[in-house]
Amino acid sequence: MNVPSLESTEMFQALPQYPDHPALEEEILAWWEEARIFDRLRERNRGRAHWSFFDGPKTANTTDGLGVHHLWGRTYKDVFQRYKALQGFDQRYQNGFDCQGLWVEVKVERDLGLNSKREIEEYGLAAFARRCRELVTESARVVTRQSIRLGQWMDWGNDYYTFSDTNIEYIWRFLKKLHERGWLYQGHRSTEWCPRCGTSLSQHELSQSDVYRDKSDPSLFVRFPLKGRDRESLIVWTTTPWTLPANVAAAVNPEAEYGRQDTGEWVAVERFPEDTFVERVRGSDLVGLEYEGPYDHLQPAQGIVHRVIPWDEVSLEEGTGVVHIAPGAGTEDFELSKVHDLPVLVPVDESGRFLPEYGWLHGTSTVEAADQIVGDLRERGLLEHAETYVHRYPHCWRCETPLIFRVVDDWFIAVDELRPRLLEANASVQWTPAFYGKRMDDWLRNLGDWNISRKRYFGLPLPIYPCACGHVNVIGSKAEMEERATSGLDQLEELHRPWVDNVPIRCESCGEEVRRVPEVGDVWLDAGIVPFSTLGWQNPEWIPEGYATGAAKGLTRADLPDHAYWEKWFPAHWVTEMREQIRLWFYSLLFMSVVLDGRAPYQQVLGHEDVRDEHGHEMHGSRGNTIEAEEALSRMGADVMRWMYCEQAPTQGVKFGYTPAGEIKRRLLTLWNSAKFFVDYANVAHFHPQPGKTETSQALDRWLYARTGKLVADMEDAYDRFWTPDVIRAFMAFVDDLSNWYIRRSRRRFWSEDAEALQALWHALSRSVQVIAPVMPFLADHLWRVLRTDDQPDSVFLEPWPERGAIDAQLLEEVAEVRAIVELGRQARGEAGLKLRQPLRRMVVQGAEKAQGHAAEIGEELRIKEVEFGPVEAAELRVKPNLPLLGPKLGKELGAVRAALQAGEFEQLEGGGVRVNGHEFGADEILVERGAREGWALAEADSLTVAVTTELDDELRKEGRVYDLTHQLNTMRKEAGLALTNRIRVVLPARDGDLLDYEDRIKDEVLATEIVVGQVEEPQIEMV
RNA sequence: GGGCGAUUAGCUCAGUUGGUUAGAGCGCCGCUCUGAUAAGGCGGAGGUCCGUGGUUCGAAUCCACGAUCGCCCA
Repeated sequence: MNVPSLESTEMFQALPQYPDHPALEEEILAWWEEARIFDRLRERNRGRAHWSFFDGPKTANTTDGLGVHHLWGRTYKDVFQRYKALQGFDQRYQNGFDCQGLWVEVKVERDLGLNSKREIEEYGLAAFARRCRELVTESARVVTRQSIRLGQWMDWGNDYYTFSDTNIEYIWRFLKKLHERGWLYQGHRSTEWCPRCGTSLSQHELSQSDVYRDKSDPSLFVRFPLKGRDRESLIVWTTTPWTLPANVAAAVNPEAEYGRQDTGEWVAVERFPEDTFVERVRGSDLVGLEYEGPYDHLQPAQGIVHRVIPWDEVSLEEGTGVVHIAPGAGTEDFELSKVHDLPVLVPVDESGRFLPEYGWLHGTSTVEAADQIVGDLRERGLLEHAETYVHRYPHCWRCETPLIFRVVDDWFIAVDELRPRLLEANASVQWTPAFYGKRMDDWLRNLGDWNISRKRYFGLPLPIYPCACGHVNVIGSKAEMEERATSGLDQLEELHRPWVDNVPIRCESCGEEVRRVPEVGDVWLDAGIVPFSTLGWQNPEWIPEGYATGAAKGLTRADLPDHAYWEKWFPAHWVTEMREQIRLWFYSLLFMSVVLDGRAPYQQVLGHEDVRDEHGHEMHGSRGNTIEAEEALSRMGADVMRWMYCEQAPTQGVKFGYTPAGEIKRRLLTLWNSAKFFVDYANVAHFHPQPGKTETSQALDRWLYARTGKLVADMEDAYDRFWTPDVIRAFMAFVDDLSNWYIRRSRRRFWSEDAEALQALWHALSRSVQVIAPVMPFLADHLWRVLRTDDQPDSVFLEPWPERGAIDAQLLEEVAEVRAIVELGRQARGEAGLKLRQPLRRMVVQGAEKAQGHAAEIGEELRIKEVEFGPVEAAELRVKPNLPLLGPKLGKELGAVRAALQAGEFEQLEGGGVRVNGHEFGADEILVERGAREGWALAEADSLTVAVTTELDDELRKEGRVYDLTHQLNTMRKEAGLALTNRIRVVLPARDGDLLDYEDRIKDEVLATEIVVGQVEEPQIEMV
């Protein structure tokens, strides 16, 4: 059909056949900006009941833009903020950027071509810090632009940047408080260490995905000759040759049996069941034996007595049952050194290269040393056997370098005393999905002390100043620093290295000058403090732009609010991030909040899995299946992407791609077509909607109003549970009802410009657009602008969330039953091979209790003249027990009754019941199925049975031909390209002359002015 | 090794407190309706609901054990 053009008298702007999502979205974006829609929404909600959401900071370390995996979370954030805004809640909308720490440093190092800490220091820490800030600035710009394109409404320009002096000061306060409680300490322990980054990694950095990867290492069986035992030796197994020079002991399982082979080699018997042994002893009998260390000739090992120690954990699953112990190069080894008072040799420096005292190994890396050590052992006859071994091994999450273990001094937060409080706080949180809450519990229960120090440059400077007198000074603010500084304040540009290092302070215990430790802090301190630093916790006075300090100055205009503000907005009602944040941001938030305030910082959490490609594979650059946000936004549009994210349950990865996007676009067409249908007919009818009007004389309209009310209720319910798959389901179910029931049933009313029908449809469409707006803000606002009246707000987001209204549940059930009957009617017709164009005489419906008032509707829908409700007469009866009733009643006897019923061994009673096996059952206790009699077709489902007559008489046949003819003529109209309003003249062949009995009806159906019989073989039409 | 999830149609997934014939979307085949629809409707093919055992009148659903996959921890 032709699209009516918008004339001056027409109310609604015509819609094209298909939406162009990306184009439409660009228009809406520009208009939102120009008409200040978001500002007006915030103004409207200001001062109303508030809803608090904290945004997890996006690391601002790349200028390549976002990937589609970032946009799932951003979509959730926007969907629920928009939903709450529609409901009138006042919100903050503060976006955040994570700006310092290894993520940023490593990217800058790469950009600058630096490859070690020495090169960074040569480059200069001040210049390096400036480059970090530049990267953050540019990265934030790109992220902001793309987020806006996604439709994310945030308070852009007032973002928080974690490298702000204010943020840093709040962490200082936190650390000072820990120190006062005695929970901050310096630990000397073995930790995972990245030799490239030159720093240790914390437990939660190791918990990131991609850390454990398959790695191929040498697998060595090395001979440790026993002292005082001629030609006897221990055989140890190791996959880290570089640790052998640090060997100080060998551990055996005291309970296991060890055997000496005729070669003099001692191993666990269980490991070598095929071998023969000349002597067998228990592991405990070996304990105390001394052996020659593999590198006793190097200086560090000289004078060390190597001996055999017992260790219950020695595995008999792999190796030889004798474990080489190097306390300076392994965590468990280090713990054993404390128990057995073993010396600790740390063989490599912070870049993983051997120290000078290791002679010929000096300067080689752990990797290079491996080959040399293998060769050396072989030469000296100490290598029993060598092969290659593939195992899971931790790698640095940023630079992918295999980690080593080093014993170093780091700063830790003791968690044992806090653990019960953390668990208690987590118990108050409502997690979606619920099992993520268990994950957090699990993490909290197994948590080791938090290593917060990093031996790096551009990060949170730890405010720790240990003094030679033994006192550890921890300062809690910049003011305190200024007060206690002995010099250097004039050069303090911001609270970062190098500037902050040049401000020594006076020791509060002895008065001597002390300097800051060189370490910076874990990035999760930066992110975890956000609910305190951005909300003005304990800040006496509101400071305009008070958050925009230090490195953040000029990047944001965020204020530092006062404590009353914090009281209002803390804790968050809701936060959402990806699953891995349980052990990262969700954890650091919880931790810092429990320390400072004793409460959980959030009440509800929504977590989600990761984004996959459309085949379910992880997106990887190397696989070539990644999709950049920019490309997806411009090719499929933001609404389609948002829909894709929302449709998927958060417990499973979203399968993202252009194939599912195409499917979504097609499904969205039903809504679009419904709106287009309305617009076309409303314009023809010069219809003017009346917002709020729901009175009507028609039952079908009343049904639509009720159905629309239920839509609002269903959507609210799903949004309130933060479960977007149900949002999508509820919406699609409604659109289906609207299009395939209401509009289809009402077509003739629209042709006749029925204002009640137009009003009902307008109401339903407006409501649909309102309730789906959080998910698809662009399409929703586009349609809203087409549908709205002049008295309504210009954006759907300025229209208050709709009331559900009174929902006529009974009517909804009635129509649901009508639709079930119609479906069965079609099925029965189909079985009898009677197409819908052929009218039928009679239909009987049994088992319908609610649909009885809708007989005419059913008849019309199925083109059946008489619709009766009552018992279906049947050729045969099949009776089944109604299980929910008879199951509990009969128990074990049910089987026998069921069998008897199936065999037909029953007697029918008055009122529809039966007698079987001596029991009498009422009509409600059994289910009856019927076989069709001659001349009837039958279909049934659940308790409904529908029977239609299959016999045709002349009148029915003739009517069938009228429908065929109408169909044929309309097809011809369509093929001739006639418009909706064109009138035609029809010439029929002589054989169809009898159909003129229905002349008026045909004229009406095909918009004919005249029908005549002429000398033609087939019907013909011409425009008049 | 421990914990948490998952396993249902060719694909992607639903499946309420245990109940009769396990569903939807997409894809495939046939039919059909249509003056919004590139759509819709009906029917069909396609399921050992991962397996085994148990509880129960009755299990995709509850329990136990096992398998496979994923995530986390060790």
